[in-house]
Amino acid sequence: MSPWNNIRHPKISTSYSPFCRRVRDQRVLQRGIDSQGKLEMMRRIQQYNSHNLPLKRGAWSPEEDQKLIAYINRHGIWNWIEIPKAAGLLRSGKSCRLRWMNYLRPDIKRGNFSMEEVETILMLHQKIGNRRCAIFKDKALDLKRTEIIPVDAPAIWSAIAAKLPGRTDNEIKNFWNTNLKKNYLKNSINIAVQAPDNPQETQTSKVESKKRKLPEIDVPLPTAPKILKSEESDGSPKLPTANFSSSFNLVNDLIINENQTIEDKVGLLELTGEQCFWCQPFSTEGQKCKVEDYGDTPTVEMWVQELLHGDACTGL
DNA sequence: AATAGAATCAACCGCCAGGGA
DNA sequence: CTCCCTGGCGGTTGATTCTAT
Repeated sequence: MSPWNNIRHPKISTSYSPFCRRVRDQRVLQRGIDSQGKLEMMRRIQQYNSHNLPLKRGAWSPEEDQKLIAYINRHGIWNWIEIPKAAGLLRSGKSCRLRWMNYLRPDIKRGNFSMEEVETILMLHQKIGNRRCAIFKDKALDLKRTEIIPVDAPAIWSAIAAKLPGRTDNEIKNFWNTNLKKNYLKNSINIAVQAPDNPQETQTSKVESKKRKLPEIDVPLPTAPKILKSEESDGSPKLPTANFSSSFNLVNDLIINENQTIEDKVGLLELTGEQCFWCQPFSTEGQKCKVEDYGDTPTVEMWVQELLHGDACTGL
């Protein structure tokens, strides 16, 4: 059975947060339907198209890709809900949009992340952080999100992707979650429990990395999608490049020493004459945000404080 | 060679903002 | 002003692939 025939059934989640439940219940009441009816409506929207035909889910086949590419090349993007119908695809508009934006777009760059890209991701993530998300995860909170989150709060991954032409937010997010985050958190923990300037720290981290199969040098890199591999690659296996190896060592270096900000670190790199993110127009005035300024999970107090009094670290 | 566990990443989910009716 | 629809976001899932034993 080919992977794209593996049609999964959508989950109908009933575990909403208090805020979500309020909103949902309010809307359900407004529309005069009971919650079961609402869930059934959602289910049908997810599973069926306007002709009541079941929507296909899971991995895209090459044929589907070709249909979507051909249609968009010919007619452009005008309405994601209508495009799958017009293109003869049994997919939701959302699914088509996701496939196009993250995968089929002609300007998408594939392959290894360069040193500059890793720097950018690290720096912007430190700047923007997971503040938008961290506050959601505070289970003790039962506040309306819109009361806390400012309208112009940056969208983390898309903001980073905007600085990395050809990279998608999804790709960056996956890269962060699979490669950078682990090292970031690991080293944050090391920082908390070990004395600074411990000469063995770096070595210990590296040993542990290998033990736990964390990427150290020959980190597995995002590769071309399975479906397109045969068409796009030259057939040669992709090995981690020396370029990226040095990038990843840089990542570790950037993270490990808690006594320096990332800006300071990258500033040192500039001395080596390498073109880096900091050469690009980007205001870093007064933005010396250390990890410890917020900690790994910024608190509500910090966030509110920032909103009330402004914070140099928000400038994007 | 077989197996288990870890890693990867495309695709999905739930939700929200904004614009138009 | 309200409602509805669409696009877009971040977090999560799970099938597949890789690696170690």
